[in-house]
Amino acid sequence: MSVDLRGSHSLPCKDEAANSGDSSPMPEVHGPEENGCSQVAAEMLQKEIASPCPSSVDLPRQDSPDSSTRPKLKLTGPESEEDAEKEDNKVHTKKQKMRTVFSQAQLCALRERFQRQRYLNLQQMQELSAILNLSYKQVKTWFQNQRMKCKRWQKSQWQKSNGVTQKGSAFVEYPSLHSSYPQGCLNTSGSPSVWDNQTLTDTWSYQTWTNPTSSNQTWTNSACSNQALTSLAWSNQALTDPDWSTQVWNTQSLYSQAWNGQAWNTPFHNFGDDSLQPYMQYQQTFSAGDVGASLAATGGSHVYFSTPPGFLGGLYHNS
DNA sequence: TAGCCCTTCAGA
DNA sequence: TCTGAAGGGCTA
Repeated sequence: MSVDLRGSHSLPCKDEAANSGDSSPMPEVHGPEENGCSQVAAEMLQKEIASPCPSSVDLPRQDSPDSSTRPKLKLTGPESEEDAEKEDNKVHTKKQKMRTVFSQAQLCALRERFQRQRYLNLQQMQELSAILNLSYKQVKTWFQNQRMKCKRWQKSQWQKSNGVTQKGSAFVEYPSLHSSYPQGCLNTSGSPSVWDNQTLTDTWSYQTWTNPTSSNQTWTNSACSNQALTSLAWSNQALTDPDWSTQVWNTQSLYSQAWNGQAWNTPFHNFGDDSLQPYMQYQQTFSAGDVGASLAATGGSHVYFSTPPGFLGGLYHNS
């Protein structure tokens, strides 16, 4: 069975930082093995530390305490002393913002963590920031922005559905992942109501889902994407179980079904109520070596794939 | 002090 | 033009 991995991008940057040894003391449950995203991200981070990515090296380091040393950042300020003088002359002008561009690996780790935990305590944020080579404030800001993003998305969803179908259900707890919110606005129920179509054919299957912006948009969130893998799970399930798409889903069945019978032999996390969200994605383009290395790095015994139905969609190949 | 919310604006 | 990191006011 081949997979159309159009959702996957090439590895964003092998050099880029990542997470997540996640030694969080929080109640959210971590399996002995982190999800693939984290594992790979962890490896990427290790690689980065060992040998920084050229693309990163070329970038100016950010002096701001808020900045990571890793995130790509363009300083908009003066690049030379002359420029500096010119800038001094404009001292009264508005202070320019420096906008950090987080690496894909950092984003991956952040998103993965966000999916499990929308709120981190101080220690967790510090740990995460240390792991990702970001500042505490950056991590905090990112989580806040992320929460707001999810909230806006939920709001838009409610409005679109006239506030009828979703408001009272767990479904809205986290909006489904979609193109604009690829980082953890999850649909915790996986309710089939979100599916527009589950047309499955012998060869190609196309999953669409209610997406506020583009229902057919292929999952594109690079580093973390495992849409194809997830799709395969759905595909197999849907093909063998005609009732699959109509049954009432709860979170447990969601995960079970999603991974039912897959060769990955993946245990399911017993997510706490606060983190019903599944672990996220896996980067398809990682090589076996990457995976193995990341497993070794994290002490994992097997790779974690877990993304629920209703969570991603995409084009995949069943043959 | 953290979170929410709105806003700004850099960068893609 | 759009996204999203970050600034800042407000509240608890």
